[in-house]
Amino acid sequence: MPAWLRALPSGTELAALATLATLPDGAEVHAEGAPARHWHLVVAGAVRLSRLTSDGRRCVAEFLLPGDIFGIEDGVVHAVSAEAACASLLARIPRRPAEALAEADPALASALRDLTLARFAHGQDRLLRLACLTATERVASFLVEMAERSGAGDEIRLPMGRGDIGDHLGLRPETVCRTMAQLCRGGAFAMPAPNRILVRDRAALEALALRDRRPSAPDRDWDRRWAA
Amino acid sequence: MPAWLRALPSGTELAALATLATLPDGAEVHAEGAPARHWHLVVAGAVRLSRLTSDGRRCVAEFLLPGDIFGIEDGVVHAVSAEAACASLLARIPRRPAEALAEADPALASALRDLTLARFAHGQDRLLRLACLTATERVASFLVEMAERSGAGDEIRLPMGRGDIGDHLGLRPETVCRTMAQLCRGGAFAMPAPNRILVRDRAALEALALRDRRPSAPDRDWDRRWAA
DNA sequence: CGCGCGCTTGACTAACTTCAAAGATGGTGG
DNA sequence: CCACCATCTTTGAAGTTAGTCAAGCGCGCG
Repeated sequence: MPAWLRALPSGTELAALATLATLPDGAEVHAEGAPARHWHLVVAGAVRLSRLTSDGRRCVAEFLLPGDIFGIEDGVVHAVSAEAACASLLARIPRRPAEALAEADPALASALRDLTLARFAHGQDRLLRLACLTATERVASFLVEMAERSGAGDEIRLPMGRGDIGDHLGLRPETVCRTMAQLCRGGAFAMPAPNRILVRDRAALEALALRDRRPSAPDRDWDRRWAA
Repeated sequence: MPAWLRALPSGTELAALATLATLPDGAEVHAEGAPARHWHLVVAGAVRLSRLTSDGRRCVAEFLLPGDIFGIEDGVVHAVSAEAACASLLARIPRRPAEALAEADPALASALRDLTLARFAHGQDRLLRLACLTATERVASFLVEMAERSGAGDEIRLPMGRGDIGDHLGLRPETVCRTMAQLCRGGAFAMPAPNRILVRDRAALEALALRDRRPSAPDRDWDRRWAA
């Protein structure tokens, strides 16, 4: 059984269904609106999920990194298009047998539900980022997110281009460049190559990437407002 | 059975669980991070779901209008806070019995799943709006959305304040004001009161509110890239 | 009737975009 | 193996958009 499916319950059975493919940079995995006949799993590289406006502006909803599954839809078609953000290796799992497997295995079904839940919460974070944060804060929060997801200590790899990052953060590629150069000059990190970041001052980066506050006080007055 | 639950399967049984409450403008329904013990349904008025950054900036993720259900969580706590955007009437449905009902009634379970799906798709639309659109386009697309949701012909009611709309669109209240005044002057609509819009030129409004393109061409080359 | 709050408008400022051009980088073919 | 070319990144300068600050208006509530 391949390493990249070990994390999932029923990984062995899923692996038996999967086929592999190498995609060149920019290759399309599926278009927006295309029939959703397969799940996909990133084995190596990176995939971007995006949508376009009618006049060609692009919004990258999400980046998928090795270990991430995408293309699991409740509907009949894919809601977003998916392309390789760099040369990548993907596993394709046919939808029907995979769904049958999930129905038979409650643990797998539960894992997939958790995955959807996490993706939804992640979507809320991106909404907050786009609605509230400045360019510097968006870039910093993106880098913190990438650092957490790649989990490689103080090194962050950026498998996608500046344009992709810009479309993800609602900024121009030039603004992404300038902002990163500025953070770099400020000592937050070093940048030996455009796609390699060495974090020097994680605290400074996290301070810029203002996370939301999570008030946890129980709402004591709440019940008084309701009739029995 | 109240009219506002007739649309749902098992509405009668749900209605038996519900209690009603009148909330004044600004009242909190539940806080972010509070235990998710109830579902809620908007009977009249409007509710906003929002999150805060650590320094107090706010992002309104969603507005709920009469007939909308919210507070259905997979997790143990609410992911966002909910407040009345104006004086409102809500129905509160305790979570456990409601979930038991959903388990017993596949039609209800399916309806709730569709609701979650629709909400997710809606989230993608908001992402595109924040990442790609100008202030004018954001306001126009918000008005088109409200027109579709309230479904009252050419009249749109805006039960929320300019600040709420701004926090929803990633704009300042002043910018919302100015943009609406400008659209009004341009003849797109009339505004007899700040919270009443009479659409005059729906085509112009929809043209500004650039929806995404939905390519539907099947991906014929796709299978050639995969090994058997 | 007066007060307060939210809406509206104006003038100015800051932030981001746009346009333009100069380095890097990596892949291809000679 | 190296040189060339296309592409992406980076930087600079000017332009636009939306934000900030401030004041006036209007409505609803007390």
